[in-house]
Amino acid sequence: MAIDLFARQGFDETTVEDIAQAAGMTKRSFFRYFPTKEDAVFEGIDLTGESVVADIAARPADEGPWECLHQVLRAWQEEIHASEQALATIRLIEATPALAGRLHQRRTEWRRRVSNALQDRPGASLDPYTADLLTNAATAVLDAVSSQWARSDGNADRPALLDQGFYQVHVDLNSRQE
Amino acid sequence: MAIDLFARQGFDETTVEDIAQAAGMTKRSFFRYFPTKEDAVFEGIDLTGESVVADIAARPADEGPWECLHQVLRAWQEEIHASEQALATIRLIEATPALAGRLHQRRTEWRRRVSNALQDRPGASLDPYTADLLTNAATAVLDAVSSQWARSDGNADRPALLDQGFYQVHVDLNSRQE
DNA sequence: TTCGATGTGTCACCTGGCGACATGATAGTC
DNA sequence: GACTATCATGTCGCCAGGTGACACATCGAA
Repeated sequence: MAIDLFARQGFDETTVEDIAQAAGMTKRSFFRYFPTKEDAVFEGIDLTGESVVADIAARPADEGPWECLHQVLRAWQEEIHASEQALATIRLIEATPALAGRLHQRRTEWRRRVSNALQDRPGASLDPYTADLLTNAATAVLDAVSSQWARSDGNADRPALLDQGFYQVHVDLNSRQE
Repeated sequence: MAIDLFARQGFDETTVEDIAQAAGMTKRSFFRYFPTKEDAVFEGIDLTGESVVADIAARPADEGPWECLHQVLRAWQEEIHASEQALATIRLIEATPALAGRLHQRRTEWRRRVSNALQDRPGASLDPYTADLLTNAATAVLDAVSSQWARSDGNADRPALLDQGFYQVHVDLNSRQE
C-alpha cells in the first residue's frame, strides 16, 4: 500500500497524511500501526529475526558458527525476499538515506540477538568480540548480496550470491595471530 | 559542546534550541552549521573518509586489497579516535538509535567511495560484488572494534583489536568456490 | 441490557528542519 | 572617510513527523 505511493512520488514527498488517506484512516491511526513513517516500508518483513535466533539454536552443535550463520541466513532470506515488491523496496531503501538508517537500526537489534545466540550455542566458547565479528561479517555479506542483486535488476540468484559471499569471507575463531 | 549536553541529559531530551542557546546562537544558525541535529555529535570527526580514498590509492599496487584496507584503516582510526570524547561519543551513539542510523548513512557514502577506490587500484581486477564484500567486511571489523572498545570502557588497545579483527576475518578474491 | 475492551477520530502540542527576508559587521576599494 | 559587496547571524513563518489526552463507537461476553 504505502510502498506504491513511495515508489511513485518518493519517500520524502509522500506525507503520512497521504498514506493514511489512501488507506482510509487518519494520520493518528497510521501511527498506531507503525511507530514511524519508515516502518511502513518494512511492513510484513520480519527484520527482527525472531526465527533466526531460534534457528541458530536448532543447528547441530558441532557445526562451526560461520557455517551455522550461512545456513540459517540462507533459509531466512529466501523466505523474506520471495516477495514481489522486494526489488522496488530495496531500490527505495537505497535511494532513501532515512530508510537505510532505519533498516540499520533494526539490524542493530537483530545483530545483538544473533551475537548472543551464537555465544549461547552448546559447546561454543566464543568471546563477545569474536561473536560480533561473526555477526557483523554475516550482515556484511547480506548487504553485499542485496546491492549486487539490485545491481542485476533482480535477475541474480540470491542464494547463489549468498553462498559465494560466505565462501569468499571467512572468520577464524582463534583470536591469536600465529 | 553539544556532546556535553547530550551526554548529560540525553539526545532526544536535548532540543536544538538548548544547544544553540548554550553555544550563544540561534536555532536557525545551528542549522547553518550542521545539516541535522545528529551531525553535531560527529563534529570534527571525518566520517566521509576523504583521506581514506587517497590512502588506498597510495598503497603499493602489489598489496592485496584486504591488507590494504587493514593498513589504511589502522592509520585512519588512530587519527580519529585520538579524541578525549571518543568513549562518551561511542556510548552516546550506541544508546541512541537515531545516531547509529545517521552514522550508518555516512558510512554508506563512505563505503561506496572505498569500494570504488579498491576497484580503481592499479592492477586490481575486482568485480563490484567482491569489492563490496571487502568494504563491508572492513566496516564489520570496525564496528566490532568499536563495540569491544566501549565494552572495555575504553581500556582496550584499539589498534590491536583492529589487527586481530583483520586477522580473524579474511576475504578471498577468487569468486569460484573450489 | 449492561459493561468493558478495543479501535478509531479529534484536537492540541512539541520539535526538527527549511525558506525568505532583514540587519549588522567586516573588509576592500576609491 | 565614505561606499559597497559580502558574509554571518537573527527573525519570522511554515511544514511535517510524532505523541498525549480525550471522546466516541462498536462489538462480544455476562
